[in-house]
Amino acid sequence: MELLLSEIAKEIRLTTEEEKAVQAAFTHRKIQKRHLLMKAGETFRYIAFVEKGILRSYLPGIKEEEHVIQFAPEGNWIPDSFNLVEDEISRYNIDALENSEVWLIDRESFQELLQAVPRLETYFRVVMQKRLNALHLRVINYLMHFAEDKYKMFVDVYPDIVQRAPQHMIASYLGIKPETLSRNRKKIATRKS
Amino acid sequence: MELLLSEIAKEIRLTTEEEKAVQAAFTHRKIQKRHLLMKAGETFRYIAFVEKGILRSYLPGIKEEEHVIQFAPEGNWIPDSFNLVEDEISRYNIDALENSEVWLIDRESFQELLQAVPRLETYFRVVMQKRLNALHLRVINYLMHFAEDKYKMFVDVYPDIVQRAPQHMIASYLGIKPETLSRNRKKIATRKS
DNA sequence: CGGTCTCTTGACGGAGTTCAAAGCTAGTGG
DNA sequence: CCACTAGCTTTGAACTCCGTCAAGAGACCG
Repeated sequence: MELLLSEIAKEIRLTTEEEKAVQAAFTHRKIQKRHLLMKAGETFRYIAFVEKGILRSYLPGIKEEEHVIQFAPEGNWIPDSFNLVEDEISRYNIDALENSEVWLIDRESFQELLQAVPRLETYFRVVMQKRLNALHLRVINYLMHFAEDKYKMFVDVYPDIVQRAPQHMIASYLGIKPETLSRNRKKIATRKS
Repeated sequence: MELLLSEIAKEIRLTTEEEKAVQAAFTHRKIQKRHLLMKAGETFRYIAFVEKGILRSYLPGIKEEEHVIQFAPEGNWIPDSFNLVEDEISRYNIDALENSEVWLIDRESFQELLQAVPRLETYFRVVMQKRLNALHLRVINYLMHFAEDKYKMFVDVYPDIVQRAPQHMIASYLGIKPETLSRNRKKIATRKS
């Protein structure tokens, strides 16, 4: 819980009472590497704060072609759409890339918590603002013409994820094929020496 | 102001007092077709609610290649990153595709308004949540392989914008060339008959 | 009716995809 | 502790859609 509370503390100051309310609203969960936290089509909907490890959301895709939507290392929320209202059912799968720990909250608890601690609205608004910026960055990334540039920008912005996620997932995230990414990485490497 | 207030009313109920505070925080502005509301590099930063018409934000781009980031018809906020905090200077240009009217608010007024009417946090959180969903949809669009599919998805989601924005801007938004869009539209049309 | 902006059409070249197979690497179980 | 397997990455060759360059046809506005 430490990480979540410290993240909140960056935006707003909570009383110990309020901190307790926050703690009570979430449930802890460990997820083993490669295991699912959430499955597309499920009706039970919640959002997760990643306390340890790294998760990822993706669209299952028809003919076995997954589309990676988000990587969420420690300190991030997933799914970052915070979509607890619009759809009853999840559109994404969410699984863990490493053994991870998360704090879960479902829709009802989320609404109740916001009622109990209204100043959390500010925290969530700021979090969403940051995510909107991150997504804008991603859109700009897609508007780049060459796959090589897309990858280089990704490395710049998320050097940590490059280390922790397999290449074919990064390729999927960037909208290119694993083979193409492999070839471009080679090009970049040979050019440097 | 009617549209803005009715949009807010969808999420939270304001007293007439509070409505007055909202009205006082915004300034009205008309923008002629093709005129700029905001210029990349400017230091004065605000967000706009589109009351009438349609605006668009875009990255000027080095060699005269604009990248369209957002279309904002009536009822929408622009820029949708709500980026009043992170950067002091704007990264985008914003102009009008039709003669339009907007409500402007700058950073200070925005913070003050949220202090004065804290329940607006809820409204903005919900608005951002919706934008996050919309951006996710856009990301999925980029992950599609064929330009034709990207365009078809765009038409499905934003049939109104297809009518109101010139084709080369839609092409830019989709990350494809105007020529390619033109050819694909032709393909789609001939296939239907 | 001229000028500018926008859309269309053609030909060529190239980056990325597809299909296929071989090399690696890490995790499992004997 | 090694052997084996499954998943991941690399490499090659053929193909294709998109981008580029260029020119012409519309459409809109003063």
